[in-house]
Amino acid sequence: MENLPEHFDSLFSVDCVIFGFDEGELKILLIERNEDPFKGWFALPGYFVEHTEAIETAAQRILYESTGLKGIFMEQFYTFGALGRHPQGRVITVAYYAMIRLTGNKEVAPLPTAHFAKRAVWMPVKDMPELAFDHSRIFRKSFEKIKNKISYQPIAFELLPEKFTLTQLQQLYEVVLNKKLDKRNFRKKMLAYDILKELDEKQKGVSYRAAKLYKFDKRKYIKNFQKELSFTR
Amino acid sequence: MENLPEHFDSLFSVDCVIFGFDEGELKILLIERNEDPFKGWFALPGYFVEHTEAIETAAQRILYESTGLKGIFMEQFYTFGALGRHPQGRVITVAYYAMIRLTGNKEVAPLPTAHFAKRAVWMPVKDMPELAFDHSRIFRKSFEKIKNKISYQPIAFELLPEKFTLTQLQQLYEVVLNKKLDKRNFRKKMLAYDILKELDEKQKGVSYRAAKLYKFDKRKYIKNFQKELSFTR
DNA sequence: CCAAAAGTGTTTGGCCTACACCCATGT
DNA sequence: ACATGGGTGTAGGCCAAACACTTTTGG
Repeated sequence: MENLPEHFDSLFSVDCVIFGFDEGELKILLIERNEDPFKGWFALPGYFVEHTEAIETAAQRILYESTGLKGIFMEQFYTFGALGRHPQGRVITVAYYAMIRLTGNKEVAPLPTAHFAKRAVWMPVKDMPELAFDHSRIFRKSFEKIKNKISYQPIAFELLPEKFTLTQLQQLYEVVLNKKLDKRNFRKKMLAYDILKELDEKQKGVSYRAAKLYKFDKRKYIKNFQKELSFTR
Repeated sequence: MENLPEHFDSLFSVDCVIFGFDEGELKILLIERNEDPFKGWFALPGYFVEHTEAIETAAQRILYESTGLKGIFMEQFYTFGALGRHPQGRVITVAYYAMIRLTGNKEVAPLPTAHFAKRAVWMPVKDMPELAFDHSRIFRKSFEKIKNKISYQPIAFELLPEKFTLTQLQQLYEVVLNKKLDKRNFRKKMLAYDILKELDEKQKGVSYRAAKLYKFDKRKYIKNFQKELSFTR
């Protein structure tokens, strides 16, 4: 507990795993630390929670400082408090994940307010290096959670652009679940749920047959399913 | 932050939801507080985490002090840190649940070491009063978790006696899922998983046809399923 | 012999799986 | 015309759901 900033006696922090999907790849937002410990390492965006700040509020603040986005749904998924996880003392961290729409503009991130970061990058999950602290472990746990959750909750749509093709949707499932899905079966099933709105619009700028665009129809979803359904199998 | 014990500046605690199943009822272990705030109210067993203590260790300690049991698997399920949740200041609490075998001896609980408790009771879930702090909310969240988990992980067996009848097993599922299940389908499915060992032994002391006893066969379970299966539908 | 719960099969419909070819578009 | 992905249907197997009566035992 030697030389930590004054927040330190609050002893707990928030770390955020912020997922994005772009160019067929699942990515997460990492910052490069410009402070010791782990200066120069990549880490999850995270920081200390203030004494008078709710944990959720802190998570929203970190998200905002990292991406400029507000009001994104974040889900708490685990709290990490092993004794040795912070080299300078006891820090317990509450971990959240969020899913955000990159929609081609990769420039969601980071605002200069994110003083804890030298820079931020959208790192493809498949290329991730070892992260600072126990952040690799935190990431793995978040990934298990979304893998599980995407199968029965409509979280995929939070990652896709508002208008998307069925192939994009399928690619996202394939990346998260790490397996190939059958195109015909996937479409049949997804359309059978009746939660998508087919648009009178097609993909543009592709050098092959343009695909129809769809929107997630939240009203239909709520109507058809109180709570649960199974998106793959 | 006026007059709390010296632990208070550690600012975080552990609360445990300890489930048991007895006489066809799901119960949880509650303590009656003998300290302010909420003196005389029922609450979940919980206490402050020491500075040099891992969170899991604290959870195990609380479980031990509340029940005399050691080495029971506990799962962390959520962290509660709303600003107003503790009337005397900021306390963040990490919540765990555990499932224990009551096996007719309801006297699991509490040891005198549980200084924070005046007494402890196994309270049927259906009779629960409003609890101290935000503990009712914590309980509800734990219940959602086990309801979900019991459907695809073999946690039911942790609650039952080592030797149990299929009817007991079914009753447990019915209580947790809060719905009736079909006897024939339930048995067919459960036996088809091939994770139970049929014993050469029958129920005793009942005034009707005695049922066969079964054991959960962990070896078969691990062999047949790496990780997942679905126990009901 | 009565009360109470144990134990037992079959049918039906729906869903998941596997599988391959033609179509539309841009270059 | 060719390359690229878009878009489509069917058959078989398996699983889940619905459903009611006979058996065993203790009192």
